[in-house]
Amino acid sequence: MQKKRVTIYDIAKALNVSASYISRALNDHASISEKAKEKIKKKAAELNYKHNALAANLRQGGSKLLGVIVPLINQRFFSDTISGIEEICSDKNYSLLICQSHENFAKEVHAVDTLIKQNVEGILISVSSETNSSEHLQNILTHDIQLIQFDRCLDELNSIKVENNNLEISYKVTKNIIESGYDKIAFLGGPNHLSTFKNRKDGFLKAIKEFNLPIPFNFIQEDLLVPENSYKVARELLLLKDPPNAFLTVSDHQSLAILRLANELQIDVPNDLAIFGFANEDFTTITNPFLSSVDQKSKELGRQAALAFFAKTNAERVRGEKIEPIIVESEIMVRQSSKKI
Amino acid sequence: MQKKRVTIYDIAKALNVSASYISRALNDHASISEKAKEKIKKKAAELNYKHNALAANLRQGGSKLLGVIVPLINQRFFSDTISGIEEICSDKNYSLLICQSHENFAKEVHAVDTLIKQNVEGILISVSSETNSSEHLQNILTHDIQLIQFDRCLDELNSIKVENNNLEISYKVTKNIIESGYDKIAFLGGPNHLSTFKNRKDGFLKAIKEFNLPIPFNFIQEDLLVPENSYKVARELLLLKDPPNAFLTVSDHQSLAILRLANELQIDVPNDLAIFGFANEDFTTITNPFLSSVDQKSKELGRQAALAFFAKTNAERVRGEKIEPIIVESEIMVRQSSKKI
DNA sequence: TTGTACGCGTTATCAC
DNA sequence: GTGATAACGCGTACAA
Repeated sequence: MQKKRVTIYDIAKALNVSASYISRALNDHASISEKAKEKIKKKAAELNYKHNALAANLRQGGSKLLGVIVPLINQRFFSDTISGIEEICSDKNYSLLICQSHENFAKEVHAVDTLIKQNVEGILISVSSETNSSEHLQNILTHDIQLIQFDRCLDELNSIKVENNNLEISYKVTKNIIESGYDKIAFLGGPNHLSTFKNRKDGFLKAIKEFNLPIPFNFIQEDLLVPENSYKVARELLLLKDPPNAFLTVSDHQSLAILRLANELQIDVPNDLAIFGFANEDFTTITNPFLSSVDQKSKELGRQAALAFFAKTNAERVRGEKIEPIIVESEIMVRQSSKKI
Repeated sequence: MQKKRVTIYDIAKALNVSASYISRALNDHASISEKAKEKIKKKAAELNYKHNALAANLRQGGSKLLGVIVPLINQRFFSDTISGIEEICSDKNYSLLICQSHENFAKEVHAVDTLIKQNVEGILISVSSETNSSEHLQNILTHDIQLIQFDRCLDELNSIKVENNNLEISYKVTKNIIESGYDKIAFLGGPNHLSTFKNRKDGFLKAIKEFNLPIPFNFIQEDLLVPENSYKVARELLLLKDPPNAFLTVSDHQSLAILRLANELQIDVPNDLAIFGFANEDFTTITNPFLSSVDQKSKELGRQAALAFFAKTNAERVRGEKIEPIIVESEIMVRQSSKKI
């Protein structure tokens, strides 16, 4: 006794009109009188009719679906970007298909595939730390699906990108650390093939150079997004004869690991060691001391990514020109962990 | 010059066979030789063909889509349940349509509507704190869509439910608090129309009764999920002549607010005030002191909810019997905030 | 093993 | 205003 889905035909039959008439009425076509519309809508509600998006989308080509791929949904930074994306999409009556790559390239490729099959109209992605090839993203464009990269972007791919002013803010942060009285700054970066992290490193180097600080080469490390790895490397550095007195990380999760390490080693943060990170995660104001960080305006980042989709300004791509990235200005949040008392 | 989507017809034409043949080959039908399958799959890849889930789903009735509605995606507890759900679904090749209610009833109703229109096969929901009516959920069943409630459930609705052993664990926690030397325990609950919170309150009351503790009626408060409200109420209580020396909350977010309050009022946690919560959020081991909590096994909760969908044991519903809830055992995590030093 | 014909539910188009 | 019909892309009886 399977209940069948109620269709416009059922309404049509009940009202003794044609199905196409119902369709138009339900879609508020101009050619139909208000009175008829009302009557039909009432009947539809009465029969508990629900629009079948599948059929409509098949017919119309579009799916009103957007795909989002992020490394981890439970990092506050990413869930905030998703909130921003959702805000715009629910305005436009688009739904979100959300996937996690779990920082794993294979899963990311699979997610892209799934989303293409689900007929999404656009894919908004912040790539995994492992992602060093853009073939799968290229594939998105091949299928005529909008591609918008945000936060973590592959430089080589000419797509719409929404990023922070990473180089500039990293430069400013480093300058701030130096001016706060720290002179031996170690940089714990991310995978350098992602422009996000490369830019943060370059900003750091720019400031170091400007202030003529002699930083040993092993103070500059890459690919340490996983907190445990940051912990290990930081530990080695802190046990050196001449250890760093400041850490600039590219994520608060690294900063947190270092704070834990400092506690274990009984190092006084901030007086003997400064810590500064990125993302402005919630926990930065729960730790003791509070962690200095860069507010990346994550929600706005998401909003801009979604808006970029709806703007559909990919005219550049068609013409083969380089698409200029959309920049979301970030903000320095100097807290206790980088200010000597 | 819009590129058209490649369909099985294009492959068929290229290979001089019929479209249905292609369809079967791509779906690994037994009636087709391995050799032919291989050839067709190769050609499909070559033409960059992607299966159109929209069309297939329309044809087959199902959508291979599951809808998930949670209050807030960026609360670790919920993102963990989603991770669990996703784990099972990606096994079964189902995709997830994720919506947030933002603890708002109207948004929740809208989300349900969207998901039905998107033709999801099942909806997994943890209702908003405002949700006090089940009409919209009833509507899901009317449309013959599986409904699985998890964590926050509406009792009145006879649907599959996946919950913690809330009453029992709350009883145990309260007992633990009492046996740790606290005798004036205040309970800061959630909306009582949700069985989750009602059970936690009942567990609390059971222990109080058993130990014969004289708890003033205003020590028992409800509907305080919003941390700011917990803060306000807790403040009033702590400023009483005879204030509580312990708080049992129903979420770590409330606990955190109270810890902040205690710091402001310079109350010694845990020696003069115990705090105990639910959810085992990450930050419970970042705060100082660490916060005692109940590990709800959030990921397992999600896994069980998804498995319940695939088990399709709703035979009970059809027969009108009461569906027994699936229970996920939670675990007490006694930390610094409820142990006197 | 392969092809034909049809239907899933909707909407666009044309005709009246 | 209103109705008939085709088409979106796929899967599946049924036939061959």
